[in-house]
Amino acid sequence: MLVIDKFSRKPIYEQIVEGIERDIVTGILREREQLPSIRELSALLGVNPNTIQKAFQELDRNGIIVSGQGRGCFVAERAAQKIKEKLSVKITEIKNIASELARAGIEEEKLISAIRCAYADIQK
Amino acid sequence: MLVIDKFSRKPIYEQIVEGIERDIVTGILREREQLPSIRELSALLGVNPNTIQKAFQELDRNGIIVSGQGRGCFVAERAAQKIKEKLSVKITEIKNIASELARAGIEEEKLISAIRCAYADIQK
DNA sequence: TAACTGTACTATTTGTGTTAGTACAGTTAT
DNA sequence: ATAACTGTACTAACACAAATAGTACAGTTA
Repeated sequence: MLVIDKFSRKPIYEQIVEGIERDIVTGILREREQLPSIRELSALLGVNPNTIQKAFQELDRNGIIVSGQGRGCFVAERAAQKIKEKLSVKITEIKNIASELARAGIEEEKLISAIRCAYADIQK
Repeated sequence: MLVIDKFSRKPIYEQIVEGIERDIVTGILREREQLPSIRELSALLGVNPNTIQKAFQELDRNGIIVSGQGRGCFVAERAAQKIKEKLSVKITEIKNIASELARAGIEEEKLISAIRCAYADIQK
């Protein structure tokens, strides 16, 4: 489940966004399922409610969740697919690091095997 | 040569560190070669001298450069090799992103080809 | 109606990066 | 010895963003 690293360079609200998106993609959270309320999640994670709210706002804005005043927040339909489309930017991220390592003289095969290794770990 | 992006999330001093390390690894800066002075580089990049100093301190602490009061800063011996060793953490970084994408259902081949593409771009 | 939801504010605190300025100490060349 | 350059070590101030704290309001549900 969602874990927050308070010392990461990544802002907490961003970690929450990514954590929830990951839970949706991996099926831990299903479409139409209700999320914990802002206050509830705030207490659970030991984070200020406003920080949770900021994360939920972003998820709502991107159509990943649907939030209704008084009703609660729910995973949107086709949320997983929307997230996957968004993930293509991460591929660019990998490309950038790879370029850096390429310039630094790291062998291409070393990266390839790192990728295969990561996939192998998941597939079990 | 070194270019600074003032709007990056990455701090300027960190960009300088990475930029100099890249120049060392690519051979633009050679071992024992003298770097521009702090004040000189400060004027060149339009950054505060303290910011340059912070970058140089880190490079010095890591044994990438050797700085002597009154003498100047020089690329350390075996600097390129030390940097390469340090770069192995970036491979872990790639692995982490790959795991994330794997869980998200992105095909393994998509990442592999991204890596190959990055290397192809460099090799020209 | 009561108890829950999300929403919308303002104010404050905190941390970090950056800038600014000054002073000091060692090296080098003249 | 002197001048002009080096790096080093401070303190202070500023800017910005993230995070916290607190309050109030509005809609939903049982």
